[in-house]
Amino acid sequence: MSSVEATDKRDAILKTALALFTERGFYGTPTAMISREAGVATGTLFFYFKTKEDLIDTLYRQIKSQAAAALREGVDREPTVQVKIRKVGENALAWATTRPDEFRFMEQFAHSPFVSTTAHEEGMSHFLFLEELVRDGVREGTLRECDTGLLCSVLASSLSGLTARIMESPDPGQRALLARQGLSFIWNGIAAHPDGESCGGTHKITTTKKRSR
Amino acid sequence: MSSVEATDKRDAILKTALALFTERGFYGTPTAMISREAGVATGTLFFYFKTKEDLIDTLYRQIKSQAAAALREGVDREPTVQVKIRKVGENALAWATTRPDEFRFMEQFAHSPFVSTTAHEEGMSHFLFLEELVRDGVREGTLRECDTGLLCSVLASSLSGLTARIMESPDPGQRALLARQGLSFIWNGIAAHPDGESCGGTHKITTTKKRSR
DNA sequence: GTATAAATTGACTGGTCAGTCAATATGTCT
DNA sequence: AGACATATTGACTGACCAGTCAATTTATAC
Repeated sequence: MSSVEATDKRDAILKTALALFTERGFYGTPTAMISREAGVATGTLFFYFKTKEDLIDTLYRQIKSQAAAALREGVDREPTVQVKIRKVGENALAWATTRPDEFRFMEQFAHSPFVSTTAHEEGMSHFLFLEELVRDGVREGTLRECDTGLLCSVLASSLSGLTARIMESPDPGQRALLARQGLSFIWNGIAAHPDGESCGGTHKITTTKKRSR
Repeated sequence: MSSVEATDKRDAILKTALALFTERGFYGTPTAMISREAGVATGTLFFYFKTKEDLIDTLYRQIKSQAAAALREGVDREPTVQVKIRKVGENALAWATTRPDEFRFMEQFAHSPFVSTTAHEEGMSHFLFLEELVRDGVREGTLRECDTGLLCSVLASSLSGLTARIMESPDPGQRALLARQGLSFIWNGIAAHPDGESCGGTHKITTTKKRSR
């Protein structure tokens, strides 16, 4: 009853499902195929997961929370916002390159209607620390004064684009170079610039601090 | 014989499929539902599209090419690389906010295994002009010296993240503000910076920014 | 008009697959 | 040992759905 980690069958199912889903999509992967490939009976899958959707949701939640933990790793120890953020970036890259299946899974299903809304929301909640970090940066003037949500969105999407690009190249040296360039892109984008300006001509930042919704 | 626009039934099917797919996913949308909703018989759908996958592919191709055309709109007329790129950004934002369904469709299925590889590749080909634009920018020194593919990837993903964030806010004023800030983020990321550095090399950001206050 | 092709219909089918269930196994406590 | 809970099995089923097809309508040609 102690329960922790129960059966490894459950884990086998999750692991197999992850591989098959990324490769063939939810639709293209019958539950029977998952159980067969995982070396268990059909019934076993439905013993651990009430429905197929339950399996998908569980997988999504698990990966999302693991990813968040990975991004956060060691960040608190860093001294400044700038270094913290760079650390997050490096963590993200490391996570994605180490666990390509998980990364592709997220990439594919981040906007999928297969995944329940609640799972999506819960997934987001793990990344709140990032939002806070950004808010700190803006407050202390390291980051450019602008909508926090915007910074986060763009930060996240740039990171994922960067990662995707990096994974195209097999050579580790090349990868390191791209990583450096990409992170520098991102930093230049979010960092406060002394001369103000930027691209948008006038650029009035009279931030109406309206928190919508 | 003039032919243009053949049947509007075909268009109705495509339009309905678009709406249903974005809302319920490929899996969750039976062909029967599409045809019913579009006001045609099941057979008609399969008259115009050999299979369901064919329908999906066609839709994907169509939207992707429309999007590319929209992004390109008026760019050639602009004088400098900087303005051209800003124009592309504005076009992208305008396209996405005008056609939310199409945007969400792309967002959802850009990495989907449902879409055939050839369709994915063909889709990419429409965006070659962007790559060229970036290459020009790098050559003439406006953009930072680094891997073109990287610049493109990150440019594209930032834009899509920015767009997603913008669409969350209903207020046009707020949207405009976010757009300005977001585009400025991107420009700062890709632009060459006078103080050299850019991205390669050592990259010590020893900006000991003592916060004065 | 008649002939021929293109478009449209919807009842039907064959296969697939999520999920069930009764049987069986494995463990655990007394 | 028996009693009880928890796992595990895989044959089975009922629903669903992509795709067919013979029949019918509409357009075009001669």
